[in-house]
Formats: sequence, C-alpha cells, structure tokens
Amino acid sequence: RWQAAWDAAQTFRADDASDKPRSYVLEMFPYPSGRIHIGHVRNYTMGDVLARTKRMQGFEVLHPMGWDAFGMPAENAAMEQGVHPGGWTRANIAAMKKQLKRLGFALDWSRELATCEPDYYGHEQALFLDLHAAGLVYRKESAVNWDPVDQTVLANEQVIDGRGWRSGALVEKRKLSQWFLAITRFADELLDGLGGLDKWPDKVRTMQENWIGKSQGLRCTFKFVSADHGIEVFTTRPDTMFGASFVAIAADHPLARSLAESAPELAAFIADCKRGGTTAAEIETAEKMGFDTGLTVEHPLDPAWHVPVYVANFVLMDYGTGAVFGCPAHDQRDLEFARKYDLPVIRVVADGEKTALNFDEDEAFTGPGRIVNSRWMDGMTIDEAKRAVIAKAQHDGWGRAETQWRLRDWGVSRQRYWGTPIPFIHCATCGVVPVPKSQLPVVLPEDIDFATPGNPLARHPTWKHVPCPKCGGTAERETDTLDTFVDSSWYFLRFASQPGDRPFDREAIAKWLPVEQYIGGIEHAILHLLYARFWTRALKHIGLIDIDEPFASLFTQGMVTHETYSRVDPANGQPIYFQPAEVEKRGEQAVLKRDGVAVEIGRVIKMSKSKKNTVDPDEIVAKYGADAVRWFMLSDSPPERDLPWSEAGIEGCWRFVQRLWRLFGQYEPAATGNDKALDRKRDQTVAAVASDIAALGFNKAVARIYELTGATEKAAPSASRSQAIRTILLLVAPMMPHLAEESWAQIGETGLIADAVWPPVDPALLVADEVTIAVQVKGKLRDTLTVAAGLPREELEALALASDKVQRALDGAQVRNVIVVPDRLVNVVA
RNA sequence: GCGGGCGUGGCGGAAUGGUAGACGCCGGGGACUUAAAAUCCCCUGAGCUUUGCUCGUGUGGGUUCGAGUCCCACCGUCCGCACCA
Repeated sequence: RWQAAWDAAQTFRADDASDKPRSYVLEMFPYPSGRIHIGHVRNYTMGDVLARTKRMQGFEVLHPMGWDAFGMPAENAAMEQGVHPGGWTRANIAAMKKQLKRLGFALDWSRELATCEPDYYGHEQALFLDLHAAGLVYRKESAVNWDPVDQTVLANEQVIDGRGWRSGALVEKRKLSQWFLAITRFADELLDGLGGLDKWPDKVRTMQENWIGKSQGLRCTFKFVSADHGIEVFTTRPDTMFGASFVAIAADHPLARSLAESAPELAAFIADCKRGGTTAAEIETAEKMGFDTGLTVEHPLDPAWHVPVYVANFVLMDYGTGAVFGCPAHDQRDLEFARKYDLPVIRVVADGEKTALNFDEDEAFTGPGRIVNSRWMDGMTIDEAKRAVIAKAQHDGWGRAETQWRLRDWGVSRQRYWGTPIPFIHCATCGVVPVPKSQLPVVLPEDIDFATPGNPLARHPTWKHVPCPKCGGTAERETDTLDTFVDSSWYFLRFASQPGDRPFDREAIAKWLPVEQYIGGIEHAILHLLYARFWTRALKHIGLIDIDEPFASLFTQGMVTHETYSRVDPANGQPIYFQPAEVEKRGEQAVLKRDGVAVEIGRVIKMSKSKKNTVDPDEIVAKYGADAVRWFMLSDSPPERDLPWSEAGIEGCWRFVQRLWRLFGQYEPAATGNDKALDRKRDQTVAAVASDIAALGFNKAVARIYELTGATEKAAPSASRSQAIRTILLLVAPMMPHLAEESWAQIGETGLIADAVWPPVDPALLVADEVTIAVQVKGKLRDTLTVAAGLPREELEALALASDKVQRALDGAQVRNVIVVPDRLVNVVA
C-alpha cells in the first residue's frame, strides 16, 4: 500500500530546480543477472537509509537506480538457452526491479537507465568520439590477453593469476589491433588526486596507488664494448651502479630473439622461460635461470669495466625497458642469480658497520646507509648518490631521469556482441574513420546468431557493410564492442542529467556532482573506481564537465555471510552441501529436515551457490517482511565488516518490528505530564542517531533506538512518552519505512512520514544535569557517586575521600595525589 | 616478499586515554495459559573464602595517576598486490 502511495506521489523524484541543499547518494548499480542477492539488499538498504534521512533533514536528494546491462552472461545465456541477449537482459531487469520495489527503496525511478539501450550507449559512443578527437583514444597492434573460452580480449586488470577473471581459462598472448584509452596520460593526476580523497577508505587509496605504481629512476645505456649502441636499462637504484655485476634482458627482448636465431640453445632456453607458470605459488618458487649470451657491455661509469649480458627468466619485457643491470648485494633476485652463476657480489651500501667489499650474506641489503666501495661516491647518502649518478648520466649523455608506471593504457576492445559498438568505420582508402555524430547511435543488430563461438557481430551478414562516411566507398564497421567498464565509467553523470540530444548537461552535472556518498563492494576498489576517476578527469580535460573526482566519499560495505551445512559423501569423501532451508537448527546442533540426521555446521563464509549457503531475498521478505529484513541488514555488524546471516537474527528483528507496532499503538496524543528523564533520553538519542547515520554507523544507530524503545516502554503515560513514541517513529522511518508510514497514519498524522521533518533537538536537554562519577583508588574502580553536573574539583575530591569504600581500599595509606576529571572521575593515588 | 585490515563473553559487537562488555542473538529461571505460541519480568565474562574480593580486551614489554585505546616487539587471521628492476 505504501509503496503504491510513494509511487503515486512521486515522493522520491529528485527536483533539478530545487533550491534546497543537494545530496547525491549512489550505490553501485547492479548487473541484471536475474535475481537480486542479499548483498544487493545490504548495499541498497544502507544507501536508502542515508537517502531517506537526508530527505527528512531538508536535502534535495538524488538517489537513482539503473542497470549495468551489457556483458558476457547475457551471451552465455543466449548460447546455452537459445534466447536473445536483449530479451534475457530486459526480462531480468523487470524481475529485479520488482524485487527492489518490494524492499521499499526510496529511488527516483524516473531516471532509471540501462546501459544496453541505444539512448544510453549512443551517448557513450559520442563521448568516445570526443575522447578520440582529443587524442585520448587510439588504436594499436598489440599483444593482448586472449581468453580462449570467452573468445575475447581481457584488460590486464581482468587477468588474475594468468586466468580470465570470468571464464577461469588460461589466458594466451595474441597480437591484435586494439582500441585503447590513454589512461596513462592521467597517471600522475590519478595518483595525486588520491591525496584529496580523504573520505575514501585508506585501503582503496593504497590499492589504487600500488596499481598505478609510480617509480622514479634512471634510464641509461650499457654500450656494447667499442660500439656506439648498447642495451637500455631502467633502474630505481642508480646509486648502486658501482655494484653492478651483470646485465640481464627478458626472454622476449628483441636482442634475445635476434641472438636466438643463430643460437639453438638460446632459443630452447627462451622457450623454457615462456613455459613458466604465472600463479603466485609458481612465481614464488621459480628458480632464477639465466643464459650467458657471451656478450659484454661497458659499465657507463667506467668504460674499461666490462660486465656480461645474460638472458634471464625473471626480467619482464613489459616493464621498464625489458632489461636490468644486476646489483646482487642490494637486490634479492640479483643476489640469487649471481650466486647461481658465480658472479661477483659487491657491497656498495654500508649496512651499519659492515662495509667489506665482498658481500657474503644470504639476504640482499636494501636498507638505508652510506655509499661505499664506489670511488667518487663514497660517503654519499643513497639519495645524494642517486642524484649524482642521474646528473652525470644526463651531462655525459648516456642516460636520463625517468618515471615508470605500472599502469598500462586501457585496452577496451572486446570481440563480443553484447556491448557498446565502437563507432568507427574501416575504409580501404581513408583508413579508420569516425562515425559522424549525426549517425549515432550505432545500434546493435537484433538478428544475431550464437551458434558458433567468436564475435557474432563480425559474422553478421549485413550489419558491418556500410559506405565510408568520408569517400562513400565500400567500407566495414568496427565489429569490436567496448569493455563494459566503459559503461559504468560515466553512468553517475547520466543519472544527474538526461537530455535526449547529448550525454548530459554541464550545468546539471555541476549542481549534483560529485556524488556525496558512493556505496559498493570492495571488489571494485581498482577497476571500476579507477576507470570512473579517469573518465571524469578525461571529460574535464576535454571541457565537458568541471569536476576532477566523481565520488567525494566512498564506502565499501562488507559481505553477507552464512554458515554452511554439509555431510561427507561416503562414496568419494567429498562434502555434500545443504541449503539453510533444508536444515533445522536445534540449539547448537543442526539436522536435515528430511531424515532428521545431523549435518555438520561449517564456518561462516561468503554466500555462494556452490556451498549452498545462500538466502533468497524474496523468500525472506515474504516470511518476515521488508522492514525486518532491512533492519537486519543494519543491525549488529559494522557496515564495513561481514554480516553473518542467521535465522535467529532475522527472527529477533521481526520481533522488534512487532514490538514497535505495539508501542506505536500506545500513542496517546492527549496524555499530559512531563518526564524529564525520558525527554533527555529522547533528544540524546535523536542527536546520536543522526550522527551515527551520517557516519554510516548503522549498527550503533540501531542500538540507540533499542535503548530509547526500552526506556519508552517502561515509562508511565505522559506527554513526554507520547512525544518519545512519535520520535521513535521518525527515527525508524528511514529504516522501516512501511511500518513507519502505517503507524504515522495510525497516530493521526497527515501526509507521508517519508516527507516528515527529522525531529528537532533541544540542546539544553543534551547536557546532563546529574552525572555518575567513577571513584578509583590507584586506578582501580572502588565506588561511584551520582552528583550534580559541574561540581568543582575540591568538592569532588572531598566526596571521594569521604567514601567508605575508598577509605577501606586505602587501608590507612597516605594519600599522595588526587586526580580529578570534572563530571567523570576521581582517582586517589596512595 | 610488499602493502593494508582485524584479534574484546557462547556469538555479532559497544567503548572522545577515564566505570570494559552498551545494544542484539543464544542460554537459564519465573509470570501469564488447561497447555503451547506470543508477550512480560529477572539472571547471564571467569573465579573465589560472595556486605565483597581477585582475574579479565591475542602474547611480551613500555609510557601514564589511569591503557581495549598510545609506543615497541612478536603471534594469529583475513584481504589486496606481486620476479615491477
């Protein structure tokens, strides 16, 4: 009934023209998989409480919802079930929207968007063309991560331990012409910008910092003996240059490859290197292997000094220059390598008193110290030596200061159907030509065939055949689509502004953005959140918006977890898991309902289908009601931590809903008389709940409401009690909106409680007039005193010393000192 | 290996350097009922020689009149990254 009332009144529609202060509350939009899961419920409940509270506190709140609707699962469904990805996705959206509505979320559905609709992705194509015009989009032939199962390219971020993040298939390297977004051009900005994100979790900032991976050092050349060319290396430790004992190049370094052409042994070694695994365990245990090329190079600081050149399995081609100089005394990998191939190990940084030239330890020394055994650099600090070598290299022309980034440009080409078509046309005469904006959107064809693997767009009979926009000759559309992370890199802008003829309106963006509070899972700490930051900066760079950062405050919520129920299958010793619904808890034990025999209760872990420890939001809403489920999502666990789901817990919440319903039924508008203590408790609770919600400390707000509820139930009827009941109703309105609306009407209020004003607080009532003082003797609690607030120190001291318990604890000992903290504590030191 | 988080009752967890365990769950006892459910009341960190005392926030030190909180070292656990020069 109340959901219909909110819909009818358009209660949660955000008004762009409002002159109230604004608040944009956003939760990460879901992928329309078909059903919402309990993690969504927790995420959206938190955002909802914040949004509803902000509305009651007088803000114009934007709290939208949409669908991250492109991606592989729709194509998998198409291949497995023969359905159309669009039909499948849209049906899922309809089902999930119904589920969200059932939970009573205060969302502005008028701004709903789905990234798979042309009126969204068409604007994305326009933005992509703008970024291309600004030189931030380019195409290049490159070795890419190829997922052989999904038959598509993956970004580096989507390769985990050498496997595709979705398919789990071993990723192969392939050479393909790919579209890239120049995120590395913003590497410095994205790194520096983290410093201003003081309302982001440190963890996320650190993760992004490490991901961007800035290293400053020297790029320099080790010349071949008596030649004018050589091997370029990058190092962050130019100060250790006099400790060099070899140069190592990557197995796929061009020099290694050309040498291998005439050296079968080297070719075999290179092949060996490529076989090496990429999982954490394999890298950890992989032995350092090298192949002596027989070549030598001159030491840049002393051309008479020659060092050997090895091909080594631990040198990466795609970082730095694909070549390093080895300083074994001060780098663990180099040390292992040098020991194996019996190369010199020269100490060049003093380890405290240890300065001997020959380094004979098992662990490389990487700490601070003075430079030694380094001729003209002896006695310098590491930093002084770094600067000195770089200066010398630049002066003498064999090297220069350089910054290296771990971050790579973002490859966005995907050889898939269900994504945003990349708006370009390949013409034999004119090359790669942008689709004119007047011809946008480039719409996906509907008639599509999933019978064979690969890109369905590429084999569509007609779609790609178009005339060249420039010369009119025969040409072909680009058949790659965009990585879905592009779709989620600007959706928060489209929520704020939805003109038909352009992606968004600059003034509307300025009004709503940045998002005041963004809430989502920690799993997006790097990918989505870094890409969204990049897009925001890129769009500012090309003059479309005026903000640097999209999300002022970020909150990463914990997962919902559940214990598991299992039995060992006697046939194979493997556990068989059972769903919570199949199991009955009897105290500490659990039995399977169907046979009454015990099952083992396992650890509380993340809900997953394979462990069958999931609960379905629809079922629990049907059983306990949306308000009880919402209350559970907020109770007990701090929101950033995992929340263990339990039947007992949700039943407790359900009982509390009933308890409130009974309490609200006791509202007596005509009651008279004051209850000062209850008035004080009420206002203290309102203030505390407001600050707890502002800090997203929902579990603490819930505890406060429990306390006030208990106090109100116990209080005798009075005007104060009725006022307390009305206040509790307002405090729980953001959390249990359905009960609140019903009771609001019941107690005779008009209008929706969703539109009611947050209860005011009397500051005078927040200050206690009576306080309980802790009385300690030598730091141990011996007594408490209840006294009027604001008593002077001397009086408190006298009262404490007069206490029997204090005198007994002192046992005649001489009082040496008395610490008095007014209104809090007296500590008698003997 | 590097980076980050977390260790408090049977469980989830509270606690600006100032009464550790708020609040909830579980459990125990009682009231109401023919009975049950629901509801309400009381108890619920451990121990003891129980008007009270001792111990107690992963371990060991330290700072302080006073430490769950601050500092040092360690242990455990979870997460992220990783042959990044």
